[in-house]
Amino acid sequence: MSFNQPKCSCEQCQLKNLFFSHISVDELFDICDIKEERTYTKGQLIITEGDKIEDFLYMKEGLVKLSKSSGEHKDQIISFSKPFDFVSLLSVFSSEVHMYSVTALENTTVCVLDLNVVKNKARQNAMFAMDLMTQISQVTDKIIIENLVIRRKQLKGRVAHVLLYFANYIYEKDEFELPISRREIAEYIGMTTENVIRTLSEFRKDNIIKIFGKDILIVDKKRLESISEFG
Amino acid sequence: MSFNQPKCSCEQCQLKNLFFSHISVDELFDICDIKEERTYTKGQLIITEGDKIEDFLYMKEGLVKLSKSSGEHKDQIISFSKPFDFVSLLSVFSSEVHMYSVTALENTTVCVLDLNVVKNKARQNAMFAMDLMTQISQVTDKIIIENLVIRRKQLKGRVAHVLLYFANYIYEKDEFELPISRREIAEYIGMTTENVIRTLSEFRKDNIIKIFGKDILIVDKKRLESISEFG
DNA sequence: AATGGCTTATGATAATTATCACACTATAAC
DNA sequence: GTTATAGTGTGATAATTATCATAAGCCATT
Repeated sequence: MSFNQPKCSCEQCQLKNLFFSHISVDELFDICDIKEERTYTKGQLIITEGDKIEDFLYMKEGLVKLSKSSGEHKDQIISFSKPFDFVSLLSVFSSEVHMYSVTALENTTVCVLDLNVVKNKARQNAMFAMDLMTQISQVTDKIIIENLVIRRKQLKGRVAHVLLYFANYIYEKDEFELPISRREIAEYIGMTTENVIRTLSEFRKDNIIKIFGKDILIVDKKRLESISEFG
Repeated sequence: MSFNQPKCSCEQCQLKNLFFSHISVDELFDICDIKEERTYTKGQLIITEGDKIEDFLYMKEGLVKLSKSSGEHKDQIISFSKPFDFVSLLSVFSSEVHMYSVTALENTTVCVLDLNVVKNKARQNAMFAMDLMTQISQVTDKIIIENLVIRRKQLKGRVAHVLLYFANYIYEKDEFELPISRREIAEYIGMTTENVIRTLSEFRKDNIIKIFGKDILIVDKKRLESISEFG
């Protein structure tokens, strides 16, 4: 309709400030031209562990899990990510090959750039490199700390922690649809699926949560917080 | 004796290639002038969790542990580091304050630079920033993966893993003096001190290792590797 | 040489968690 | 609609790990 149709929407993109605050407008248009947008539906693999790293990608929309295979049908989930705390940063500058898989847990949109283009920009533009570095550090710090927190709890505390994590951090609501199976909760907290299910049932029996399949309603948050912290 | 005495030894330093391969000789001399060398004896705190981050430091010599406090007299050990896989990188670009403590496990020498000087260099010199980024990524990747490996083993496997870690990675010998107490092993693998001691005793009774206080001799490495992997 | 504190050590017991077995439900594929 | 297949759920039991108690050894300080 308009003759002033912008070439692309990158300039308005909220993610711009994450990586591209020190990239000139002209360069941003270049990026706009070469960037590719991809969408994935719930369950689809976005990045496959072991594949060569050729792209640099960041999430615009959605929710993903980051996981590592440890033998046939045995995965360990490392972290969950929503837009703004991105993950394809991991290994991008330290390995030729993806160390982890990334899977969509909800319909997810990512923007994809050729990694070499990004690396070249970083080599020429130190402020851009610094921004990347800050992002990488934040993401990995968060992963390391979250892991430490989980490891010092036992079963019930870990399950409570996960519920609070989704309620407070991912959905910012006390009623939400769990984006993962009981088994994936188990893979995240390092316990067995049966014990995760049992613990959830126990919380339900104690009127701490209500469960309708994957829908969770946190009824007694104080109690859940107390379990997460002490028991 | 010689009139050509170099201003300092940074140019010959093996660590130069880690961070400073894209720093000019002149700049390196500048760094030489402002850098401070500090030595710590076994047990001394090098970095205290919670302190403001003002220095950038890298290890020339020694062995350290990286740990985080989780309540009175309760620490969790995150990783061990020797020269070349350095740790003060963590949080340096993502936080105002140290997230972790660093403690010398053996007599340790570090070189200290003002963090602002390093950040300014990184802002001006993109290749230097890239080198830093690569280092950070490698260090954090290693921590994340090592944690995953430990978490999927149980007690005996974890203890075996730690022994092999020191033998293969830190000392490159099957006979070595443990640089840490049983309690610290426990803090690293997330088990109790008593169970670590018991497991070591068991390995001794099964003729897998010999123990003389802190001195460990791995007698049956195949067996230890098998325990680390399967049991 | 004696004292106190910390580490190492071992045993008994309790608590936690995994494993196995089985059933039911939902969902996708035919 | 039927049939696999995966996910959810529960119970019984076994295995693993923590806790508590106690003691000996070591080291630093007095």
